[in-house]
Amino acid sequence: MPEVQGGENLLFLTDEQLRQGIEAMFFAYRGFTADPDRILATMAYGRAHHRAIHFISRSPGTTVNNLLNILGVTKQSLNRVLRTLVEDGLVESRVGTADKRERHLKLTEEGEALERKLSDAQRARMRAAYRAAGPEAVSGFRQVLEAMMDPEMRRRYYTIRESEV
Amino acid sequence: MPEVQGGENLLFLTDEQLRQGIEAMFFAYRGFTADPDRILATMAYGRAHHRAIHFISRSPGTTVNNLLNILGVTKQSLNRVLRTLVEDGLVESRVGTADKRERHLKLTEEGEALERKLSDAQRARMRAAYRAAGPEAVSGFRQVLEAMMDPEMRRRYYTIRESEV
DNA sequence: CTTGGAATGTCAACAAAGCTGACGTATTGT
DNA sequence: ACAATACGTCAGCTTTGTTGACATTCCAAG
Repeated sequence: MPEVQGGENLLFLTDEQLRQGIEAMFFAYRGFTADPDRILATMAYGRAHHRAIHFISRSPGTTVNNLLNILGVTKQSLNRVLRTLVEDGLVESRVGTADKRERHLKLTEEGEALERKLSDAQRARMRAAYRAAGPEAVSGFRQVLEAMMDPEMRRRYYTIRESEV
Repeated sequence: MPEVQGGENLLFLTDEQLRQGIEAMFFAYRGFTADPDRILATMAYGRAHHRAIHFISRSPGTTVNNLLNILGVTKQSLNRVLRTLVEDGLVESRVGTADKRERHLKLTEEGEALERKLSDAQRARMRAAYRAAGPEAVSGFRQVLEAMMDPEMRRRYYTIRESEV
């Protein structure tokens, strides 16, 4: 664990340092979403569709409720997005077998194609940033991001990761 | 604590690693905005107001055009936000002396009070994350974020930083 | 077997915050 | 004199979020 005390640490957590971190998050998030946004703008979709597609791709067969918890929006808001995706044949909603109230969501071929297109763009930027910063920086990047999450979200984040092995 | 594999560059940039980075950004940004959002929800303001207040506080006397470039929105969108802030007495818009076409923006006492309230909350979270992750992680965090920005935004980011010394 | 609650979907209405396009007014610079 | 710049504003549209109300379907407990 990091030495919290030391001469350099007097400067370390100044408001100015924190403010720079805040602005870095703001500008970086803009870059982070810029490429998918450009692609989405050419069709009738937005960032909300991207998020839904991403997490369905990540956990095929996930339920609507699970998705709601991950995305943190209302079911009405998600439903509007999901409906268009289902109508457009990008997402398949299948009634659950064990619990028929649940709908299990997965991407169709077409949906996976779009997912690939979007995440290729986003991964390319992430890859470039990782390469430019180097492995150690990436480790730090991840540590700070994880520490910044709400506890519930951190739990979900780890849960998704574990289920992916 | 997740080992983000250090030496092995074969595993280092797998799509899975990148995907985890993408999701970390998503969840972390939610945490990043959560506290100010909660405060703003109690009044008639939103995230857009927060951003305007932040950057006006950061660069008192800045012009509308400058703010537009930083925020990356249309003047109509910014104007709507700015108008309410001026009407509510949080922001002062003063005609430029050198160039009378320009409006120079700064926070009033009341505006600064709100800015402090919002940024205190956001800084507290950032400080906690920084402390939990440690100085080296913070350095990496910043490096990756800077590498992720669009070049124009990176330039602005540095510009703001320099002007603040 | 009935009934309460959970999971899902849907309708309606609304708000925040972005966008385009068009237009007007000062002001500045050429 | 004239074009360009900075700003504001009106009007209308889109995306994505919100509440609230209500129906349906189904599981599970009494």
